[in-house]
Amino acid sequence: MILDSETKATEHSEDHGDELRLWLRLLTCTNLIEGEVRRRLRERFDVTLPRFDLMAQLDKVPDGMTLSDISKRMMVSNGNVTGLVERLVESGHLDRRTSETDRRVQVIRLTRTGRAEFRKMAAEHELWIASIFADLSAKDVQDLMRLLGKTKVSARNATQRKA
Amino acid sequence: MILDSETKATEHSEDHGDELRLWLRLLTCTNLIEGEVRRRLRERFDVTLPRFDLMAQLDKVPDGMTLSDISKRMMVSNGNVTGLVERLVESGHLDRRTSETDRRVQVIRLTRTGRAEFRKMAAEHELWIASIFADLSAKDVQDLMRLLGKTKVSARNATQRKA
DNA sequence: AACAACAATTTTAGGCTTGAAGCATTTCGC
DNA sequence: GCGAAATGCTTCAAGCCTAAAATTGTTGTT
Repeated sequence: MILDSETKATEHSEDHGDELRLWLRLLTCTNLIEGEVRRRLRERFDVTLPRFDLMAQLDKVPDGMTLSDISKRMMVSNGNVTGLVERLVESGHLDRRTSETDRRVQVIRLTRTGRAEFRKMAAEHELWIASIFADLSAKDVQDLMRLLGKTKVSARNATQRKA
Repeated sequence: MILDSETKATEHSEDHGDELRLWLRLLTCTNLIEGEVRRRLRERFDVTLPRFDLMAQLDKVPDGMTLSDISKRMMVSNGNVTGLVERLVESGHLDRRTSETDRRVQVIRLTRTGRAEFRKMAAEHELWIASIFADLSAKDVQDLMRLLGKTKVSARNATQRKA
């Protein structure tokens, strides 16, 4: 049993240092990229990332979405979306109207100019992202995709069983 | 030249969809985990992630750090750290004193109880992270580590040459 | 119709974050 | 030593974000 101390879990205090380091690296990596994207959006288009993300959701559908839909898709709170939409209506990018069949719901759409502006931003944004991942091979990208997919599933499992 | 249209870059409008999807997945993954960690820190210890992170930095050194050191290590703005430290001094976790050799400098330390509380939180935190990555094999973890390392370098290159 | 349950949204209080402007102190160049 | 530049920190305005409470509207039951 020469491998015992390596392979067998000691009752308490296993070593989870690798997972911790992985999480820290994942966080650093994401923050690095996200910070850069925010900076460029602000410099080039004077827009924030949350606003860009919201417009991206709306650009995918022709007929608008409700606030709840948006908040689910963006995985943020309802109240958050209220404020975001408010500011984007104010700036003329979004159009908001009360549904005729249910007066509780608000239907949000991109305006014509909102959609046009978003498309311009999205095109550049895609190039930024490509340049950020430029040193990775196609295989690296696929591998990362797969491993992050696995991570997502694992995380969801963990959060649901509330271990 | 049968592979030409596949391998050769057309002058404009290459396809960067894979990179974009990778970035979205990276972001989703990180947000999922980060959200869960925030939730648990709040529920279990009534502490926020930024405060936890700040204490983590201070726990690594015996003799305290200056505000600038902290802000560099955490990669956040100076003004941000000012407020964070303020609240943690208020709650008794941190001790703050003006340096004797340079009266501009504030030296921040964990108090005895601050350090004790942090250690308790950190121990649980490590278990949460381990459980979140539980479905990944040791090799998966290593592969992710390596690929994220590569990504970090690539991103830094891209942000520095400001492509 | 009345009433309870539910659903969509807004409001509120508190905290995080940034970039820019401002203040105090130190250091550098002369 | 003196003024200018640099450094460390704080303040400020604006925006983002959340959870929880409040508001408004709909639906199902009796």
